[in-house]
Amino acid sequence: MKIDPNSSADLSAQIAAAIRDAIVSGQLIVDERLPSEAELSDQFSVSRPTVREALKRLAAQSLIRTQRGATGGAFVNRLNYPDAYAQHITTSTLLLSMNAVSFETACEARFAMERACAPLSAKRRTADHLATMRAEIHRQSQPGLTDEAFCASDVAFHRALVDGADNPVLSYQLAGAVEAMQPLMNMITFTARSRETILALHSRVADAIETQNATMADTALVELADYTLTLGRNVMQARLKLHT
Amino acid sequence: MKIDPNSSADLSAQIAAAIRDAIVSGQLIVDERLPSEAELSDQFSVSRPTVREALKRLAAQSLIRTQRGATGGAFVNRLNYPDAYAQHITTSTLLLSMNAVSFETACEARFAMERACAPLSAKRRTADHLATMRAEIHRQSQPGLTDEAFCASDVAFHRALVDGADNPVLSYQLAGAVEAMQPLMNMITFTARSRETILALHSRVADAIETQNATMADTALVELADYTLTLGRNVMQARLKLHT
DNA sequence: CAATTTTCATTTGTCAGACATTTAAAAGTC
DNA sequence: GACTTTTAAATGTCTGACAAATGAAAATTG
Repeated sequence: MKIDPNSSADLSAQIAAAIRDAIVSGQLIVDERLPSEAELSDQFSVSRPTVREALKRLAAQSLIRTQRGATGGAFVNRLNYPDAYAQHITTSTLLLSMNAVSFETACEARFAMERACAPLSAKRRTADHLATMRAEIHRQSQPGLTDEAFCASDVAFHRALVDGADNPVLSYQLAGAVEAMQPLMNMITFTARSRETILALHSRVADAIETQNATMADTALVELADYTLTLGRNVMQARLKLHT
Repeated sequence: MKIDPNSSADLSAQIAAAIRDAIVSGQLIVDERLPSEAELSDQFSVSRPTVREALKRLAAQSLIRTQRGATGGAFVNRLNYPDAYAQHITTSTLLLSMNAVSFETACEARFAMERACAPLSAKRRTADHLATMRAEIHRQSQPGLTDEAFCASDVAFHRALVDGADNPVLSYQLAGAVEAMQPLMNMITFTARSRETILALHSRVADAIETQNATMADTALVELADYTLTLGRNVMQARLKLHT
């Protein structure tokens, strides 16, 4: 692991990159202890604060964890699903909010991915997943529910649908995408009228998953996608009129 | 933005979290300048190195960028697609390599997502995307191609397929998933015989996309998924035998 | 001898202060 | 007015130090 002191990049960034490469390439394996900060500063010929900045960069990506004490140090972290989720969601949320991604684009991406796992979910869903879906549908039917709570329940419903596919990789990818869209979805204030329609479509999806009817699930999802898109367009148009 | 000095967590982690929340919630907008490191250390009542560690954490997630000089400082970064990609790929790659994700699971997730965007790609693909797909197919037909180069070309082919859907959000999500699988795919050393089959399937996919035949594209992708899965299982079985 | 307590060395976390480097704006010069 | 020089502000880096945590070894005790 070498760095170039004459490079324009920060030393801490270079050191972080060198260690990151060592982890990704497998030179450093899970739970292996990195040299102490003092040893690293010797190896790279930099000061300890610089090494520490590099280590914090890696910690921010959940690549390492640190422990104090005699046998402490920095250890290569086993990246787990919850940590990976959290990062995926943060990144996706910011990507959407900072790049003027249209509601159409995000919506299309979301439902395309959801449709992709519906057939698997129909095949493998457990009683637990079904129960969660039904419970969320029931929650969504409560009249006093705030818009925020409705959206959160919507996310939970779709999360259960995705998890039903029993593929953690798919869940990881999709849950992030769905959750990242929540701020965009919150923009669409669901009136009592539109909630009714969405609720009916959710029920159809749940029915299809329960009876393991992949085609019916797909049809319901397509209708839900179309309806959500229409809703979004109407809201946008209404806002546009307000400003003219 | 407040922190708790009595918390067990690192001060730099708390400060990073506070600033991250301010960014995600929109209190700090894109390109806005954060207070200088000296001002931040005053505000949070910590030393400058601690503040710097917090800022490096945020920089590692591409949430801020720093600039030296008189008008320099830390600025809220507009997260762009390339940066988001890079992070997504790093995270996904490590998640797969560190969690004993089976080839089956990863493969299923990948092709499920790819099938999701094939219909969109069939509808919207441009001449550019088609040309890229054809070029990669041609490259894959070269006899002298190394396994690594073949896999890289495979990734490029599928990347073009995904990009054809003309949905940057979908591209961002899927390209990361496909690329993260490359190490797993590399494990399967493609013999000349299997390359031939894959090549034929790639051609069918390209033909389908060119003629905008979504059904045909889906069929070819399903066959490709099945074939890849079979290949993977055979390789695994062969390895198992070697160890008994 | 076994169990417990104490000591101690190691390592990360934090701080203070200093200097180097970069950068743009302000001041000076022709 | 255009160019050069100075200057101030900010990040990047270094040195040295102390605090706090922690496990292992040493000392103590029954």
